[in-house]
Amino acid sequence: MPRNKSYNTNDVLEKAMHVFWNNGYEQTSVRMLEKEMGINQFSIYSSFTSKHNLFVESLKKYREYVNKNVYADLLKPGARLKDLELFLNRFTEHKITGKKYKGCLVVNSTGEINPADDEVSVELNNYYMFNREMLKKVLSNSIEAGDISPETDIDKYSNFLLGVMQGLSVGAKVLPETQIRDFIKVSLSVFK
Amino acid sequence: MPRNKSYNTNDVLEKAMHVFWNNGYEQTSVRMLEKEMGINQFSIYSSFTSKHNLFVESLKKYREYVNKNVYADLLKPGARLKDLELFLNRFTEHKITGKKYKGCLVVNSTGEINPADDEVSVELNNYYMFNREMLKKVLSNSIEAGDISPETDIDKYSNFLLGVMQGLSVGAKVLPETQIRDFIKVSLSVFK
DNA sequence: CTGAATTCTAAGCAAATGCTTTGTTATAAA
DNA sequence: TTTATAACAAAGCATTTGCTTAGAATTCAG
Repeated sequence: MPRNKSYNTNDVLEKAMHVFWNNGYEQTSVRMLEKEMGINQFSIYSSFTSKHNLFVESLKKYREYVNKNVYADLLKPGARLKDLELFLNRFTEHKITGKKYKGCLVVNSTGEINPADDEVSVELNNYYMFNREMLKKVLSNSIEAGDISPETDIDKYSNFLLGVMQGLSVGAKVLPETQIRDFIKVSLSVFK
Repeated sequence: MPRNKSYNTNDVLEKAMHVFWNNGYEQTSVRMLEKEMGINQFSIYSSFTSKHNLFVESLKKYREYVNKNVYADLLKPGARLKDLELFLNRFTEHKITGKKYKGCLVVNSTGEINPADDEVSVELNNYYMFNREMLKKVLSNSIEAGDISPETDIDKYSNFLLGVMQGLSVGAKVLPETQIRDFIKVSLSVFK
């Protein structure tokens, strides 16, 4: 008998994610969310309980979003080192297009959020673990394809690459293109 | 004829810096600053104009602070690669002592602050530039000492190391010790 | 001691914050 | 058509925000 929702929960969640991505958690007010999600505060709270919970859900959504729109090539079944190189170099793309790189929502949040916030911390960790698994797959594919030595310690080097990606997420926001390119070049040279 | 200040501007600024470091910019309220700095809002505003300006001053103070308390060994005249290794491994210290690593104020702020905030952005850049110069010095010292090849491209490798430090500042907040150690090990292996 | 200068305390300001309540409107099973 | 149900819009809530003002307290040259 109830009235129907006039919005799709998944759609408005994705919109919320973008607001958090653009402004950070604290800088994002419920009024801003209201505006961008296109629904009013009552609906936000009845669907997502609290601003904090909406943020946690946004982090989950972010993982889904980047897997589809950013990591797609790297998640393809046979992705190898050359795909990783292409991917890393995309961290410099905005320098050419002139757009400002807003960084990775998860890395930004790692900087902003109180480490005692367990709900958020878990989600940040999930994201990094997922990235690490992706990198491990790329490395094992690269071994299989003969790109790198079969003796390569996949665990060790995936941890290295995860660190490189975290560094890039910070660096790409503030450093000039040449410095980022150097960072990528030297990082990948460990496989030669 | 005027009344004397009952506080030292430099002292209270350092206290403010720690509040920002512990809580981030947005999470820090003027009431918290009032409490920790030990002076009231009137004095804060008459000495530092605004919360935003106090933050910018805190970033400058932070550079001074870490040079003295964190980078000291790396800034010593003859600092070499082995000093850098010791320094990087300190990113894992808190994992042993059990304390939570609160990260680097500048890296945290790079994640939190709106990139359009020019005053802050300039200060973040100053910090990274200074770090880069420090790393260049370490590399040239290492060449001189015969630790690494005299053909080492100092610019290129200092950019790499800066990226590594940015990655560590993020990673050390959330990743387990082994992963951080792997990141450091592989990073330094580029010099072998 | 006097008095101009500058500090201090503490109260106060409008605006913004996260969240809730109220009353109306749409829905679809009975 | 009726009616229980849930979604809606909009106003309202207490609290907190960054910042200011008003008045008392302290200083030291004259």
